[in-house]
Amino acid sequence: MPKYIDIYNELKKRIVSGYYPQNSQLPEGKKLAFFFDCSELTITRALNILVKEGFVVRKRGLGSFVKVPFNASFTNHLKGTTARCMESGQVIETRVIEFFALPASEEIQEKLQLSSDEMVYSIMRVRVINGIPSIIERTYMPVRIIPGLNNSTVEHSIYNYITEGLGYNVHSSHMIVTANISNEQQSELLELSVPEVVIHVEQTAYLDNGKLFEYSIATHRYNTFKFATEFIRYN
Amino acid sequence: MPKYIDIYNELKKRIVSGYYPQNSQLPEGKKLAFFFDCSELTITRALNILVKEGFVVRKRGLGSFVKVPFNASFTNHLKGTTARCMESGQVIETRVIEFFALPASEEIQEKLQLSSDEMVYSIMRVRVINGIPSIIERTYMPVRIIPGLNNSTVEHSIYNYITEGLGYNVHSSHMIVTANISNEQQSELLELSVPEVVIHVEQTAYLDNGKLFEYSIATHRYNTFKFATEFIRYN
DNA sequence: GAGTGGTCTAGACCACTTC
DNA sequence: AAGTGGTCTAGACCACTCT
Repeated sequence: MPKYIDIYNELKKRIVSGYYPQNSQLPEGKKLAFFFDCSELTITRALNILVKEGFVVRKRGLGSFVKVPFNASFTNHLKGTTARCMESGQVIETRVIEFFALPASEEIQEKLQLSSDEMVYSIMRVRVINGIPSIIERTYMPVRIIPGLNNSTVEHSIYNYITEGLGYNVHSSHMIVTANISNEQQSELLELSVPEVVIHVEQTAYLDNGKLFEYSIATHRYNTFKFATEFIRYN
Repeated sequence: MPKYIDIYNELKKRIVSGYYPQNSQLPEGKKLAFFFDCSELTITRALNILVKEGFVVRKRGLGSFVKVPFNASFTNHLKGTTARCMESGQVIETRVIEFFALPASEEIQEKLQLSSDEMVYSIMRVRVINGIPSIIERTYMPVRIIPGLNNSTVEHSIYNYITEGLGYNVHSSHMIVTANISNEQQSELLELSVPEVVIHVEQTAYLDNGKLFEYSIATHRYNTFKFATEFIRYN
């Protein structure tokens, strides 16, 4: 574990515990470097993470200050649906509608940036949350990149298999949220008696080795849909 | 302009121009440092931005590689609605429904983390995009933090006034996206003949001096709604 | 002018990957 | 063993804010 991560964790602990109260000024960089027995740059790196997370503001000429933390819960979209639901204490059940591997269609080839003739898993699942069929997930993954998927992993958590089973890390994901009226199949799977507005979350996701490993479309019931995110300026 | 930003811009230019082709390996850190006449750390900082933006992958023991860029357009949610629409070539017109300052209600005090007795602007606008009333924006801002708003700024772009007029920078924003059925007022303002599903984007935004300056709820017609975002793991 | 962060350097050491 | 990134240091200089 790098030293700047340890320092980041320690400083974060001090902020959330109230040891450094809200709006208080942190010790200057030199002092922190002395306390933690490290260079100022290492302190800067630790504080930069806290700045990105919104716990701290640093202003040149002024100092570093504890910011009032965000009221919204941090939503980690780099985890899968299963982990996200369980963290918020919901009961999730998965119905596997389709699960097989086939040669990628042209559309999927393009979305997953595959050259040609590659096999992809085609997975369709309905996620039942607290007894309500809430999400239809259509997932495509290249067999070459995510080998060894089986019925049991698909029934539970694919993300868990990728991180625990294969030892990969998810680096980033890109999402587009849109809405329209459910078609017949969607209405049936979500158990809607009449066509209704549904929310689509289209996603592509990358591993930290740079490989695009997932293209998915999640179709949500509008009334159980909630999506939180934050944007922070860098550079 | 810091040197690492110049180098970042130059490297990005080389990637998008194809000078460094997709999947090619970049020169190693030492070589780049020599070419750009700087230290390796400065190269690392420049490359780190490109990694965050998804243009480059660096792997210890292997090297730095050009990644296939994301197909989705980068959506900058730290700009206002006006700038976002204009960048995508749409025609935007603003109808100001309400604009006044008043003492903050308890709810707004809490959302904007105000102590007591503070004045806030209460602004309600309808954004007409390409001739269709598409978004209702309810905006609250503390008068103390954003002084001098007037009818003309509210009719055009508040964000433009904040950055150009007041010289502030927006540091971060937090959004929650949900959906439900439009109420009577919303139906009227969006010119919906019957109640329909609408998408709500609830936002709080911070300036780079750490001040919370905006709480807003934007209510979108579902069929013109599109929201793109990306998540990248840090640390 | 004093206090504070932001950037930058030159070099060191370590961790990881491939051969 | 060779090649590559990731982390870290000690110190320098500059930019910004307040008095």
